[in-house]
Amino acid sequence: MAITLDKFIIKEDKREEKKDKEELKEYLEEGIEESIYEEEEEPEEVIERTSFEAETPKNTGILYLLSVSYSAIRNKAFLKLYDPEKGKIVFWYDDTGHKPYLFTNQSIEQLSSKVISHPGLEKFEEVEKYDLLYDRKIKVIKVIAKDPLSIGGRRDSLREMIENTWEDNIRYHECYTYDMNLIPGYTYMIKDGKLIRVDQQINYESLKSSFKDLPEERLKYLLEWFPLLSTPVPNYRRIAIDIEVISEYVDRIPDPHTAKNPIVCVSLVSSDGLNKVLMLKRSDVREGIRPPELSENVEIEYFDSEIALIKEVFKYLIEYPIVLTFNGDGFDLHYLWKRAQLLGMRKEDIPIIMGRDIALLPIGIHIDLYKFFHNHAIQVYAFGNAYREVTLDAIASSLLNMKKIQIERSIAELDYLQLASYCYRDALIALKLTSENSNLIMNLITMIMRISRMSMEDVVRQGISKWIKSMLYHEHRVRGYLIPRQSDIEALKGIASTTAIIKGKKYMGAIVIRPESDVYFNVVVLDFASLYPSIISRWNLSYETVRCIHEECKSNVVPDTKHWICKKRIGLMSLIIGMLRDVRVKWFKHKSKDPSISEEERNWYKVVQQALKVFLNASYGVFGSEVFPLYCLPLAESTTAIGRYIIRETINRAREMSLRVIYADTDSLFIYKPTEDQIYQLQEWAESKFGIDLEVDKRYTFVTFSGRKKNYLGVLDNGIVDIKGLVGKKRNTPVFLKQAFSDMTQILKEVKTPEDFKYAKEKIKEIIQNCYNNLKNRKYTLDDLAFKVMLSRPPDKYVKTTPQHVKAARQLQDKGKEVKPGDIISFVKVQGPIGVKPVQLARLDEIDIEKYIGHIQSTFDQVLDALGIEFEEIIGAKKLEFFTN
DNA sequence: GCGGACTGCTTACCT
DNA sequence: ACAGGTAAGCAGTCCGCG
Repeated sequence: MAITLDKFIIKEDKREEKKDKEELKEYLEEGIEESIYEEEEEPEEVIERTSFEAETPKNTGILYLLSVSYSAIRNKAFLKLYDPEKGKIVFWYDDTGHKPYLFTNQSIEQLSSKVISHPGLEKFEEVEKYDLLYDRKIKVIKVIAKDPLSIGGRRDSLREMIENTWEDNIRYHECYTYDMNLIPGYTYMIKDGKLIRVDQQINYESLKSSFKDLPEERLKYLLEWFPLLSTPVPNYRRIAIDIEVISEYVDRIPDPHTAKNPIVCVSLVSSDGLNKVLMLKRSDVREGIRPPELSENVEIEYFDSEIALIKEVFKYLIEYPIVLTFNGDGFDLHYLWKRAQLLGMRKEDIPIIMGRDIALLPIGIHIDLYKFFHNHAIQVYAFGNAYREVTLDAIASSLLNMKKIQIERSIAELDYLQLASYCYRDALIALKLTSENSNLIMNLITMIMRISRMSMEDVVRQGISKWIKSMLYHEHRVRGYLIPRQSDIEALKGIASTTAIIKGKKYMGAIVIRPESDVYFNVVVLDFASLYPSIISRWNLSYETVRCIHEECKSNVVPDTKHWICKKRIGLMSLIIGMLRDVRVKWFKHKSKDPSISEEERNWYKVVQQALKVFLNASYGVFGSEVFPLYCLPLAESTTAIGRYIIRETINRAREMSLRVIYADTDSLFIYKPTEDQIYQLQEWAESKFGIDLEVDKRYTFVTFSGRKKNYLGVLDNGIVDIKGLVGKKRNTPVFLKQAFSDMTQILKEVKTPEDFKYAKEKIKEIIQNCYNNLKNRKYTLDDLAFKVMLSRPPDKYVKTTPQHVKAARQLQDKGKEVKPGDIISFVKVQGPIGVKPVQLARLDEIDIEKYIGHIQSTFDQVLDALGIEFEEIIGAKKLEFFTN
């Protein structure tokens, strides 16, 4: 049945109707209340027990699925869907009687004797599953439970009592998502109380022509995914919240576990024009003068009591479908939750569901941007390392070019308008972070939800390995494949067959060719487009195809290893990763650069392209990580081994063509002065031999190598200075060095011919000499001289050695300042036995000048080496002079 | 008891 | 809590030295 509505096709979801419908359960057994946390390493399943509910309409327009949850009160799964017309959440409760379950290979007799009296047991069912590892159908028993905690999460859960279980550690709301083939972030409707998936009309003919080289099976799979990557994302109605609390200490965040001090200010900024600051009236505070940062449209509302203020905030938490905070899990919502209780509210009347480190909402979705920006994959692949420190200020300045408002005094000492302006800015930044670039972040989150099949609150809190896990689990479930246990894969596939170059690593990685120290004009960089995903796709790599069980495949060996690859089946990982790669490269990346479409449209393609890139970039790495449930060393190892083979063969081929390969790293080759024809020939050769595109990545006017790997500086044909790995560019290098280094790159930027170097060299010598003189004459400030190093753990957790930044951090602690992991410690090198001091405690006259001269040398040597200049030759004479002083 | 050679630890980077 | 490979600087240890 298909009804056409506008440009959408609507069709019935192909979910099977369950025969025996469970009656709605009003009450759960007692005693669960306190044991809602899983003991496992898995993030706890937060079980909702509040009485807040959204509407459950029988008929709706287009809705976007934001989240799949489990209601403990009704003991069933339910969906939170976003209605873009009303800007509200609606609920839809499961109508199939779906129940949590696990699989086991125990017989029903064995099971009966063990668990038949378990109060949470519903029934046993024999089902057929496909065992990918052994390439055969198997019969297993599905043990169905009455509620999620009876499967796992308690000491006496079924999974603790049954041996040989599978799929027993999937959280119930995820299990439900996969089984119902739900796509979070995607479009649905409710019709006569039924949930219906809504697909966008796709022009399949034009698509097929873009992918005409693809084998049938791969193309079919790609077309299934296409609508989900092409459907637009709504402009979500959302509100950002930030709270301020009185605090005794200037440098310490109030503790939400005790929530001793009052909440005095809350700002609310929404996508639909709300700009409000709620302020607690206090007798000793003056109104003050409205600062220019606090624009006239910001409404300030005063409250006589704190609880009245909090209750007003709660109205917005219920009202809005999406609530944004920066560290709301760890602070804002946690504090509100605790504080409301201290002021007499009952837990079940508070519209916040508090887990251990996570704050959820009963109706809407809470996005903690701190957690999202903390995600390494997002930091690196989506934002290209644009922000270094995960603080609101650092992120806002790099992504929005906007700063937090600086306050000199503690919260308690500010007047009303100063406080309002400070608090308002933080909420404004949070909202703007999600609206920038046509709602880039919200679009990205939604695309990641669709690809990973994860709910919004999970996507923003979990990392790339969880996203990929979820995507793959879904693919297993829809195909009827049993999800193997990590131990099943390891037992069958064994361990690695290569030795890593780095001590402590599990297998060998990529090749890096050491460059000769020199300056090279006219260099072209070729690189293999997404090499590892392409290898996984082209070589049919998957955990079941690497070292498969078929005797006849053993001849199909992976170069450099003892592994072989299946010739009989398409590998599941190969299929999925290959599809993501193809659709990204051949469609979205292409479209994001298409000048014939609008910028708005290009931006959309860019987002999809970025989301796919995040998955692809991590798709090989997860298989080499023990934390990944489908961990498979031979798979990761085969990927890098084939990568080494490809780059080695390509270098050899280039040399046969009399090309000079001056440097190579993993998937890239730097070629000296090739002709266009030579480039073309090499590309053709590589593409026909390996089936992987070899693209021109960059063209350098010149590039200087210091002789070190992963360490060079060049000027591109578009005039941009491209610096990799040099000390002068690292974030922990003192500002005075970075500045001098940057001055040097400005000189190099102007170099067009080898002759220009004469002049450039003289200028560079001058820069270095100036830098040296300024240092010697103590012209630099302490901030200029500071090294800024991130603390990765609490200072007392460094037991093997005490690095300098830890020494500095401990000095700060002694002075009563709080330091924690993630903080960046600024310190200078001083004379004396300890050798370092935090900038806050140091004096300019105790700086260890000799140490800093060493740093000038090592920073500039990385470039001087290539130019054939000796550092001593620049400052040699000066150095003597210095000593005689 | 002291200093250079060496290894290991830590951070930040590259692909 | 995606991988391995590399640079740099310092901390700590070992060993030889009549």
